[in-house]
Amino acid sequence: MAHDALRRLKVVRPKRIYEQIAEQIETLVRDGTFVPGARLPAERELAEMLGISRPSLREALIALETAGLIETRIGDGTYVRADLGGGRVFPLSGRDMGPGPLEQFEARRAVECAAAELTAARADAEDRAALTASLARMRTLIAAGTNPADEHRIFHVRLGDASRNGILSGAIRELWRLRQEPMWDLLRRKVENPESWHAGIHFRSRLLDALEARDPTAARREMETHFDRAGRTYFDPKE
Amino acid sequence: MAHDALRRLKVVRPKRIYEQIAEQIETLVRDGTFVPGARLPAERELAEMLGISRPSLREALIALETAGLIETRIGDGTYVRADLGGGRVFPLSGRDMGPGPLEQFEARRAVECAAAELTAARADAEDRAALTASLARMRTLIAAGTNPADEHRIFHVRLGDASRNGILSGAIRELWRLRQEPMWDLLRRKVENPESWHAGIHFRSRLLDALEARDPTAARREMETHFDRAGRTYFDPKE
DNA sequence: TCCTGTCAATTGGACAGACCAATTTTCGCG
DNA sequence: CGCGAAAATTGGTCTGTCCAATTGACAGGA
Repeated sequence: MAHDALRRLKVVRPKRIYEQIAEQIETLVRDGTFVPGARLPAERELAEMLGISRPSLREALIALETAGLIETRIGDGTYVRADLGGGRVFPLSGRDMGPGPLEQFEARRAVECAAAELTAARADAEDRAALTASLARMRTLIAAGTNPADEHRIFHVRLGDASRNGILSGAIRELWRLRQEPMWDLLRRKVENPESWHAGIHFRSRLLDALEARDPTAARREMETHFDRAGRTYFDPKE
Repeated sequence: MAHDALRRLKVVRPKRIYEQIAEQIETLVRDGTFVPGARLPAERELAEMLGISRPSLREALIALETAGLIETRIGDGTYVRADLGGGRVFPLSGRDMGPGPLEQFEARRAVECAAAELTAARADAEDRAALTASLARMRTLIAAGTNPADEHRIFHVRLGDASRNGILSGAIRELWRLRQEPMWDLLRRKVENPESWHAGIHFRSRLLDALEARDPTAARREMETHFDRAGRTYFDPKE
């Protein structure tokens, strides 16, 4: 069938002139035709060279200025910004990046700590049984030397569901899904090991105790401690 | 000598119209006046509303588009991009029934307390000035006997933005948008009055003090106290 | 000679009006 | 009731014009 081919179709977005021009100029800057600090031709001149009107050229220049590539000085001219340090990439294209790992982490800390507090007060026997079972599976996986990451997700999502708050549980589910994306695999692989898996078991065991005791404060405290420790491990520049 | 004063001189950069307009529209988007997915007025209309020419407005729109805030569809209109920040992480819509007020409240408590903590550590002078200005507007509104609910939203959304966490700030924006819906008006009307408005001023003033002092712990504590008090007012069955 | 104020040229900033093209909406026909 | 053509709406682009800021040449005075 042709279904496979059809699936590859992309939505055609009519390229507006200003985008084409901006890309052209970006290329010229990248390949060194326009050196940082250099002055571009005057707007009227450049527009004629490119065969477009001055407003369209201006729109392209505005886009490039917003992207941080160029700089215009009234009454003087348009210049390629000189402070384009080598590593700086221009966000003109491919700017659809999701939230970074730190943002995800901070958000998860916020919602999971709150969810733990609520869950301690609201979880029923079934919830507790499911969490206990998940913890047991984790132990089995670790004993077999397997990474329990997937079971971690199940545990925390179930914990969120038990909070009986659809917003928080939905957010937790979504944040863990983001966390599973391959992009952050490398970051995790650096700090995760069988030892950290065992520490995770201890933490979740204590958390479960707090739930059994129906102690919201203790549950939140356990979760906060967990995130504080994880945060130091992942994001502290000490090592 | 006047050397000390001279040292404070800043290079004046004439703000071009498109920059001013872009900033205006950006604040309208960020404080929730223009909801993600919403359609902006037509270019001709918007230009007239702002008292500028269409080319200038178009330059502002192109800047916002380059910045990834809006999206234009030829022959249709200009739309606020729907995939901003935590709009996807906190799935509030698409369910048969929206989340109830208690769910909203618990979620807001979670994200706003976390955001306050981060903001205390990350807010810059501009953020603090904006929050101070918002608080001043609140005082004016209350003095005139007007309900400051809209300014409340602006204050808290700005506070969230200053946390520099797109997920949290997006969630706060969404949750406050939800709160503004007419469905919960009655609930609020029962417990809100000029006296509670004044209490809100005091709370936000103390919160601002914590931000000025760059004290994350104090900022979080103020926010938690606020939510605890509001929670008792709204949801306690005592009365 | 050197400084200084002035004036003209250059350049970007902004506006008005018009026309084209894509999209959506409306409405009449089958 | 469904469907296709016409009309209205909306963004895309162009032409032309005028204004404001900057620059640089130039003449005049210390």
